[in-house]
Amino acid sequence: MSKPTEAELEILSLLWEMKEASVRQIHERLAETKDTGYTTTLKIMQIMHAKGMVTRDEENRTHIYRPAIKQGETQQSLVKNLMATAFGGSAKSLVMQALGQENPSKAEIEEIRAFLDQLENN
Amino acid sequence: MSKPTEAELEILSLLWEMKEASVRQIHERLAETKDTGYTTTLKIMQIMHAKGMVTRDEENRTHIYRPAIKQGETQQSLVKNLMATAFGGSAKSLVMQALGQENPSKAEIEEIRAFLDQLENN
DNA sequence: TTTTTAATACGATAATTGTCGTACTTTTTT
DNA sequence: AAAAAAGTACGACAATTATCGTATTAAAAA
Repeated sequence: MSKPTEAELEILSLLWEMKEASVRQIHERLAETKDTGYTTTLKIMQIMHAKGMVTRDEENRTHIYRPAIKQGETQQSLVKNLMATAFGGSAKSLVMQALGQENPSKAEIEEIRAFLDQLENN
Repeated sequence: MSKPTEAELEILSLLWEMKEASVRQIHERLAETKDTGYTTTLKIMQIMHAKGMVTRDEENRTHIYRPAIKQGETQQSLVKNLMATAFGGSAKSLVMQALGQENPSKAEIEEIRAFLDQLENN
C-alpha cells in the first residue's frame, strides 16, 4: 500500500477513530481546524477509494466510508520510514525526541517502562 | 522553515552526518542504495540552496555544501507532525510503535529508562 | 596545446497533490 | 408540484517534486 499523503492521513485518522463516516461527517471534523471546501474533501476521499485505501458502502445516496488499511500497519510503516530517513535508523533518538515533545503523564511513562521490560525479556 | 521533502531529507541526513560535502560525495552515498542520476542530485541540492536549507561555499569550482538547519529542530518538527497526524497526538503510541520496530540494544533501553526517570522529575 | 574529464546551470517534463467549479441527480422542504 | 438543498462525479488548474538531457565552463591529462 502506497504511503498516504498528508491530507489522506488526516482523513484516515478520523476514519480510524469514527470507524465509519460520510463525506459530510469527515468534512465537518476537518473544518474545525482547517479551511477547506466540501468538494475538496469529497475528491480526496474518492481518490482514496480509487487507491483502495478506504472502502465505501454505496447502498444509500450518502455513501459511507470505512478505512481499508489498518491503523497499526500504517503507523508502523510511517515510523519506520521516518526513522530511516531522519533519524539514521535509530529508534532511540526518535523515541527521545517524541518523549521530549509532549509531557507524557505518569501513567503513560509507566506503560512505556512496562513495555521496555517486556522488550528486554526477549 | 518549510518541511523537507523525502529526497531533501535523505540529503540533509547525509550532510548532518558528514558536516560538509560536495555534490559528488553526496551522490556517491545516495547511489549506494538508490539508482539516480548525478544531475538529479545536483538539482535537488541547488533547490535546497535556493530554499535556504543548506549553505554552500563557492570559493572553488567544486562547491561545498553544509546544512543550514539543525538536525534536532528538524527532527522535532517532523516527529511533532507525525504524532499529530497519524498518532492522534499521543507520544506514547508513537514511542511504542518505534520501539516495537527495531530491537533496541540493552544499552539503548537503559538510556531510554534514564530519560524517563529524568522526565518524571520535572 | 589539444583533448578529455568533471563541474555547474538550467530548461523541460511527467507525476502527484490539493483545490475548486460546474454539471447532474436525488431528497427534502415549501 | 415546484423549489431548494444535499449529494456524487468529474474536469481543470496551479504548485510541487523528482527526474534527466543539454549547454557551458573550468580543470586535468595527454
